[in-house]
Amino acid sequence: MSRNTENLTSVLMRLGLNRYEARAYITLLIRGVATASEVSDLSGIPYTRVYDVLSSLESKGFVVSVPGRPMKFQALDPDIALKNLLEIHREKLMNELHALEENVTKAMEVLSRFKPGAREYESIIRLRGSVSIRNFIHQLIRKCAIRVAEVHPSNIPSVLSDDDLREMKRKGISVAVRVLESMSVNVNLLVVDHSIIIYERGKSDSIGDYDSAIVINSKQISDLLYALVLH
Amino acid sequence: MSRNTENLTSVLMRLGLNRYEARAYITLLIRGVATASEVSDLSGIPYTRVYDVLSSLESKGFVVSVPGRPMKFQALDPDIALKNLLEIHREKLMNELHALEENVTKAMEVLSRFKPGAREYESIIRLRGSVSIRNFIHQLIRKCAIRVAEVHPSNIPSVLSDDDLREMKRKGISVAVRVLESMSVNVNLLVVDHSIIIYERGKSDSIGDYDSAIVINSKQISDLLYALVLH
Amino acid sequence: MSRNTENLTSVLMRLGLNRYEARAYITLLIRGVATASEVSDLSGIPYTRVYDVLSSLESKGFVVSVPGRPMKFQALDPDIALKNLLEIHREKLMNELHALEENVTKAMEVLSRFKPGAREYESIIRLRGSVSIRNFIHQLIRKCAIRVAEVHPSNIPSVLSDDDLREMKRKGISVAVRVLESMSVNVNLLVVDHSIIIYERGKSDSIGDYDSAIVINSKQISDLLYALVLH
Amino acid sequence: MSRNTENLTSVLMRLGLNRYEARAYITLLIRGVATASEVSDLSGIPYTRVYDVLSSLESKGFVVSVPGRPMKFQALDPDIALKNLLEIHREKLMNELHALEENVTKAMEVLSRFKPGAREYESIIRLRGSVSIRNFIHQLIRKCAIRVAEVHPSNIPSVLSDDDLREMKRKGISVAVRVLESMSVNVNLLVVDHSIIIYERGKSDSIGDYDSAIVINSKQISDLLYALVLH
DNA sequence: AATATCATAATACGTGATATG
DNA sequence: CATATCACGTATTATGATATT
Repeated sequence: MSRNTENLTSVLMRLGLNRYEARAYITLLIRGVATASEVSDLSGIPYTRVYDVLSSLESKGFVVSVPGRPMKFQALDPDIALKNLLEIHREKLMNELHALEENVTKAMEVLSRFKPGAREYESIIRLRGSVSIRNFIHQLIRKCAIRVAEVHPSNIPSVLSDDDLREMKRKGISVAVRVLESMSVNVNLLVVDHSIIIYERGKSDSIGDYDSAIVINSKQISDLLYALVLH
Repeated sequence: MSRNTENLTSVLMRLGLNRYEARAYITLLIRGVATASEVSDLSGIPYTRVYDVLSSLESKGFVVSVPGRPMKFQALDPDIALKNLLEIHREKLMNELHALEENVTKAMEVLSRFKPGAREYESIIRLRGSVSIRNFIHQLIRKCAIRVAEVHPSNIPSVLSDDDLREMKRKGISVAVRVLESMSVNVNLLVVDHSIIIYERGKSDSIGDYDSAIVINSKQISDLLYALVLH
Repeated sequence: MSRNTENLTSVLMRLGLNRYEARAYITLLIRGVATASEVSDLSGIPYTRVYDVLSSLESKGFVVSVPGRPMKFQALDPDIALKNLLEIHREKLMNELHALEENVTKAMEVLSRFKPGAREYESIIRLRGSVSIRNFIHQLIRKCAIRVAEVHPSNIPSVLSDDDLREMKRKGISVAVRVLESMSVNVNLLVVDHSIIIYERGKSDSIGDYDSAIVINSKQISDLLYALVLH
Repeated sequence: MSRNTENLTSVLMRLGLNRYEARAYITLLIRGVATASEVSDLSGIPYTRVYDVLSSLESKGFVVSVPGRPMKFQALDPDIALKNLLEIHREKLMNELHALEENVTKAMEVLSRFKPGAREYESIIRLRGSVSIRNFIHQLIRKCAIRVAEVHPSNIPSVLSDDDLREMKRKGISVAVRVLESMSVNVNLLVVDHSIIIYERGKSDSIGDYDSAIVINSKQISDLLYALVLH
C-alpha cells in the first residue's frame, strides 16, 4: 500500500472503520469489483479475515455484495457510503440523546428530593473533669443563638447560672428547664442549639471518680431531645 | 430508593462516567460536601480509589475540590448539574457529529477521484441495513428519468416520501403504486427506470435481525415487472 | 424495539452474562438458529470474538451448539429459557446464601472462643448501617430484664416489633412509648435497661447516606432519660 | 500472626472481607478494644490503612467505634457480626431477585413477539445457459408442493410444459399464469413455492449471449410476487 | 496521626493475526 | 475456500502497599 492509501486509511479509521475495513474499502474503491481473495491479495488483509471484514463493511453501508460463486464485492460510491455513515451516526446519537433526556428528567425528580441539605458532620466528644466540662458548657451557652433546654434531678443543681439565664433572656433565646423530682441520679442533660451535653458527676470527691460528659453535635438528635424536654 | 439510585447510576454511566464516578457523584449530590473518606463510606467505593475517581470527576467538570487537609469535595446543585451534564453530553455528541462531518468532507476530497462519474453497479447486488438501503433507493430516485413503480403490502409503508412524489411529478415521471391488502409480508418491491429493488425489512432495528435488499439492474426484467405492476 | 433489546441486555447482564454474551443470546433467541458469522452480523459482536462468547454461553447452559462446518448455534425457547435462567440465578443466589451460612457456622465454631460470655461494651459506641443497628437493638431487647422506653416522631416507625412487645409483656418488662407528633426528625431514642440507643436514619438505603446509632451504657444517664420519657 | 489466625483469616475472607478487614477484626476480637495504631501493630496492617479498613468494617457491622481521641474500636460479638453479614446478604440477594423477576417478566413480553420463526436463510443464485436453467427449473417444479405462478410476455413461450401442468394439477398445486400482451421482453418470471426464478433469454443465438437466470429463495419475497401475479 | 497516592491482578472488550477441515 | 481460534492492548474494578503533611 502506498503512502497515499496509508493516509486514506487513517482518514477512514477516524470515521470509525478499523484498519482492515479501511484497507478493504480502499481496495474495492480502486478495483471496482473484486472477489474476497483479490481483496486479500491487494490489501494485505489475511485471507482468512476477508469475509468477515467485508461483511462488516456491508453492514456499515460501505460495500455491496454481488451474489455468485465466488461472491464478489463492490464499493458503494464514497458519497453514498459516507452519507450512510453520517446518517447512522446521527440516528444513533439522536436516539441516545432522547433516551437520555427522558432518563435525566426522571432522575431529576428523584434527586430533587435529596437536594441541598447535607447532614452536618456529627461529632461525639467526651470530656473529663468538672472544670473543663463547665468551661465547655459556658462556651456553648455564650455562642448559643436559638434555644437552651435542661433536665436535671432535684438533688442536683442546674448548670445554668443566674447570669447565664439573664443573658439568654436578653438575647431572646428560648429557655426550658425540667426538674425531675424524687430522682437521685447525678446527671444533667442539656440541649444548646444543636448540641447535646450529658453531664455525669462523679459519685463523690473520692479519687479516681472524675466528672465526665458526653457532647453530641447533631441537629436531628437535639431537635428530638428538645421536643422531649418540652413535651 | 435503592432502585432509584441504581437507575441514576446507569444514566450517569451513559453520560460518560464509569461506575465509581457515577456513585461518587450521586453521593456528593446527596451529601452536598464531603471528604474523601466520607465519599468512600457512603458510596462503597474502596477508599484507595476515591481520590483518583474524584479527581477524574473534577477534570470532567462534575465536582469541585476544596483544597485543604482533608480535601473537601462538592458537586454542583442537582437541578442545574444534571441539565448541564446533559447539555455537555449533547454538545459532545454534536461535536462528534461535526468532527465526523468534517472528516467526511476531507475524505470526500480524497475519495472523489475514485468515483469516475456515475458508477456502474453490477447487475445484481445485495445491500444491508435500513440506512444504506434507503440512501441507495433515494439516490436511484434522484437519478430517475422515466418511471417508478412500487408494490407494498398495506402493513408496510411506502419507501417513497411525499417529497419524492412531488419531485417526480414535477419531472413528469410516471409513478405507479400498488398496495396489496390483507398481506403480512415485510417486503417492498420497487422499479426505478431499469432497476428493481426488493427491500425486505428485518424484525428489529437493533440486535437480532437486519433489513436487506436485492437490487437488479436489467432493462428487460424491469420492463416485465413494471408491466406486471401496472397490469 | 431498540430500547427493548437494550433493556433485555441489561437484564441478562444482571443474570450473570457479559454484554457480548447477552447480545449473542438475544440474537439467537430472535433468530432461532444461526451460524457464528450470522450472530456476529446481527449482534455487532466482532466476528473474532463470537466463538469464545458462544462457547462461554454454551458452558453456562444458555445455548446449544450443533457440530458441523459451519457450526450452528441455537438458544432454548424464550418462554422456558428466561424462566430457567431466572431459576438458575435464583438457585445460584440461594446456594451462595447457603454456602455463606455454612461458612458462618464454621466461623462461629472458631470464633466462639473469642466470645467470653456476655461481652462488655464500652460506655459509648457508635454503630453504622441499619442492619447492624437493628440487630444490636434486638439483642439488647432480648437480654433486657427491667424496662424499655422509646421516643420517636410520628413520621418514623417504632423499632420495636409486635413480637418484641408481646415478648416483653410476657416477661413482665415495663414498656413506655412516646410518639412526638408534628416533628420531622429521623431519630428514634430508646432506653433498654441501662443502655440508651439514639438511632438516626439516613436518607437512602443505598448510596449517599447511611443509618447510624450512638449507644450509651450508663445506669445514671439511662435512669434520667427513662424518667424524662415517662415524665 | 499464627497459623491459627491465618486460618481464621481465610474463613472470614470467604465471608466477603478482604485480608486487611479479616485481620483487623481478628485482632479486635482478641484484643477487645484497641486504638487504630494498636490494631496496626498487632495485625500487620500498614498503619496508614487502618482507619479506612476499620471504617469499612464498621459499615459491614463487624466493629463499633468508640468516640474519643484517639478513637477506639471494639469488635462486635461474632454472632451479631455474622448475623449482620447474613442479613445484609440475604436482603441484597432478595432485592436483586425481585427486581430481576419483574424485569424478566417484562422481557418475556418483548421476546414472545419474536419467538420461534427465524427468517430462513436467503440465497441468491445466478445460473447461466439454457440447459442448466431449464434443468434447475424442472427440478424445482418436481419438488414443488404448494404453488406455481408464471408471468411471461406473449412473444415468449411459457417454461411450463403441458406435462408439468398436468402433473401439478394431479398433485393439487395451485397454478397461475399471466401472459402480458404487447410486450417484447425476453423474460419469464416464475414463482415456485418459496423460490423466484427470473429467466432472461439471450437476445439471439449470437455467440457470447447466453441465457441467464436469477434464483431467489425467500418466503417473504415469493409471497409478495405470488400475490402480485394473482393480483 | 491522619490524609493522600501508587501498584498489581482479574476481567471485559476491541482488534490485529493464525490455525483447521 | 471458508470456518474456527489465538494474542494482545486498553479500561474498569478490587485490593494490597507507600508517600506526604
